[in-house]
Amino acid sequence: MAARDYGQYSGITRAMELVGERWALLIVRDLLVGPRRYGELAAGLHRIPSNILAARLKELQAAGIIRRAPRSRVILYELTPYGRELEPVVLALGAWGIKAMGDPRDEQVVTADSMTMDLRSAFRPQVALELPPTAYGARLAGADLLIRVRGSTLDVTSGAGRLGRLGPVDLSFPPDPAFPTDLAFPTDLAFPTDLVFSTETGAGIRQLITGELAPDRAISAGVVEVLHGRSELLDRFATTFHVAACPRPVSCCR
Amino acid sequence: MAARDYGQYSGITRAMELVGERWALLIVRDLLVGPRRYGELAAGLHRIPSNILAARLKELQAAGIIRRAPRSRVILYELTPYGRELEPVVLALGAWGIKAMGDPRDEQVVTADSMTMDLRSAFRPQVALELPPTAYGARLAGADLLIRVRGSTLDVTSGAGRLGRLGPVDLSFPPDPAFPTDLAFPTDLAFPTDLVFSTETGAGIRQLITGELAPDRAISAGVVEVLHGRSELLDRFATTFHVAACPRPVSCCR
DNA sequence: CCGGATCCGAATCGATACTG
DNA sequence: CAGTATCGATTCGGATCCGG
Repeated sequence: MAARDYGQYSGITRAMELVGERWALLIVRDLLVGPRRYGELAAGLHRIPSNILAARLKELQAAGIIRRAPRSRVILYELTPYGRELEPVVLALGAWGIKAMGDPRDEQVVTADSMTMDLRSAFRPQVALELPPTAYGARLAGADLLIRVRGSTLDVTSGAGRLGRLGPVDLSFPPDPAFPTDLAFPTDLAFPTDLVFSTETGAGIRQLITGELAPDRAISAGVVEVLHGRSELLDRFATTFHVAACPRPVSCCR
Repeated sequence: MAARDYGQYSGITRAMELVGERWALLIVRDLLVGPRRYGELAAGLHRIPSNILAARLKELQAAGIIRRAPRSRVILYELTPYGRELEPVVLALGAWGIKAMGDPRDEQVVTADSMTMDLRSAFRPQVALELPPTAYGARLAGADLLIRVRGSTLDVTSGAGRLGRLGPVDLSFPPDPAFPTDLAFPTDLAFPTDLVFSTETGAGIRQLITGELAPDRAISAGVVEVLHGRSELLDRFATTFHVAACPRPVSCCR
């Protein structure tokens, strides 16, 4: 009976024993975007101590949640099938937490992986199903994302800062169910995006998703800047990605 | 920047800051069953230190997740609307964790609240919708539950150990959407249950729910004992409450 | 450099005793 | 019954160090 067991025979208790420790679910979150190297995880979770990251990786491996990717030249960590089944947990946490994010503080950073999972949390497949396929480019507080919605499927890939030079609309998707995850952006190619927008602070994207700020007001207030494409498409974005705002803002917070 | 912040502006990160500390989500789990007193929470989470319970209750209040129930003679804690929105998180954790529960160890206890939430985690509304209304009485490792399924709705109430004397089938439900939660069992009344069964260790209910053990085999092996009603109804139970078994059992575990 | 391992002060947790 | 207070045991955070 290790001290960190809860002494209960219950599913939720067991889950907390396996992934309830500090940083564990954030590691899982980033690995839900794709396999990652030790250094990539450390960079994305920039405040994690190195020894804690090493310890968590070991524990998650022992629990059968992650593994070192086989036949890979470098050391890559990836989720096992059982680890991937944590996706509903992470998405539910994201959808709940978005409402309590408040405004970003100075020391808070935005990473491509965390923003990717936040978008997945807020994605509404049944709403997207009624809308035409759309590709967005988004520069969110420095993290560049290419967001493709078609039918009820969503694909988000990191733009790695190359979203500056963006070409015209040409909407040509790769063949159907095989959205390659995490594909590298072709550096010099024009991206077939319908809409490219940016938000300076990260608060803008939250306000869009929670409905705190209507798209047209966000644009006129300068919170969201449209770099390319018809700005009406921002309505479609806010409809596709949406969680109800927190009834009364969470008071907590230092 | 408190030490326990993660330094990221992200929904999942924010959720972990609010409910990621030890014991917090287990308190939320028990409060999802119904309002509870300090002592009831301490009893249900029997290994929680008293100072930690007090600290968590304060933090969860400050975060707007729980509150002291107003106009109640005794001190009751209950979830706020925002706290109740954690239900998908807790259910997803439960559905995932059930698969990794393994067999119970000696020091592990089963509580009515934890088992209630495990059953909610495994409940399949769309499956239940196709089945006739059914009331089960279950004695699971000492925790007695009255489980009522009608249409896509589930109601679980604690039997508080009084499930011993049980009457015949008479299936008369209270009027529709107002399943009173947590109602006291009438001590001397016969319960209108279609099936009453018991499992000695708690492993039995897990094996039923994950499909590790088919209902008829569970009965013939003595893992599940049918106390009342047609034993074929155990099939219906296992169909109504089901999570896929863990592909390969989690190796972890001391 | 990348992928960790080691060391140590600070914060948190666990067990128990105590109080209004 | 609903918490505080105290104190030793763990864990975490920050920094440095090491082997390939």
